[in-house]
Amino acid sequence: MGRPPCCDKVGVKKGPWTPEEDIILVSYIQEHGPGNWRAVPTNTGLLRCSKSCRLRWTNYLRPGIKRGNFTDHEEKMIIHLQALLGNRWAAIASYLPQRTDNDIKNYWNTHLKKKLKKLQTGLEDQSKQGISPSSSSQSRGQWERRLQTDIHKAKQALCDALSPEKPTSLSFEMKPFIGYSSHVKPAQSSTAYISSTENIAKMLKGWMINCPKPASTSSAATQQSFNSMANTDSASSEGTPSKADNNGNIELSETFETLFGFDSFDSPKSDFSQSLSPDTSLFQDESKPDVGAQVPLSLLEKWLLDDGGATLGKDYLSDITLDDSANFF
DNA sequence: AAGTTGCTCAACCGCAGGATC
DNA sequence: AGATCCTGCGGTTGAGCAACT
Repeated sequence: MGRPPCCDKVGVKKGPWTPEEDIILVSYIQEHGPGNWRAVPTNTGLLRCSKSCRLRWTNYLRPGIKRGNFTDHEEKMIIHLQALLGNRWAAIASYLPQRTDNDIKNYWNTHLKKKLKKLQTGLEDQSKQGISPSSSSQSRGQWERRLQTDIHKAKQALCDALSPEKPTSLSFEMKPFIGYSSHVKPAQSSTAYISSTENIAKMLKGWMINCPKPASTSSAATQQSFNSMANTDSASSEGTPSKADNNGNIELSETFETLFGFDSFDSPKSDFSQSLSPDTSLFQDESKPDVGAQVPLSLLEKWLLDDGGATLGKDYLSDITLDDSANFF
């Protein structure tokens, strides 16, 4: 007996979602919480398959999703993480909780791949012509020095993490950022990201008040999540993420700051901190894999600890050198 | 103004793997 | 233990739009 399709092909609507469908879906999730997608079409009367509902929710309706242009930091993170993890978009997305894997995948395929390709061919041309790209080599040198420093910092962070005084294991340390904050400000993204934002926000606000599923371990986060979505000016200090969570999972952002050489993740108001949205912690917790487990730790360790520079490090280096050498950003 | 080309991104498809019975 | 269910993931598609000719 073969596996039945996730939905009857007959009578299932495809294509873009209408605002009405969005509202139906959101109000259902408001009542029952995300999950049990199989039941969603039946219970809502939506002529959509469960997959489609889940996708619509996770990629579009889920609160806390940031839409619109990617920031430089996000671009850099994507490039770096892609170099490290390959096309594991879900894993990459777990480090950019405000972005969906679909978004990142699209962005990579449409923007970054082209950019990198362009730069690569540019460099090849230069080397073919025997031109010593002085400016490029200069910036490359600068960049490599910066990278050395960053790697050094990252190594220290890693050593700290591995040191016996700190109970936190590296595997935990290297987990994606599944923290949460309550100050995700939907209004900050000028992009209208749902077809009927206001209606849905109102409903979510209702859910926030009457959330029927407090049993979930992350229900508080859920509440906060929707709170922050519904209350655009709720950027209060309440729930401001601290650098250490209950598990002593500290300095993650610092580790990555040093690893990636980003300017500043340290402020809670930074792009990156803002990306630590509660809802994503909730929902991505369900859906996103533990990258710490996925990324072979030994590789990361090797790269960070091996002074000689592991192969991974070299590949990685050559990849990201592209970006800097041509003033990529 | 009309036609063509290129780009973007939401959505779909098929597969894999964990959960459940 | 094996069959089935359910969900998540990555690759791909195609509609809609903008830029160009």
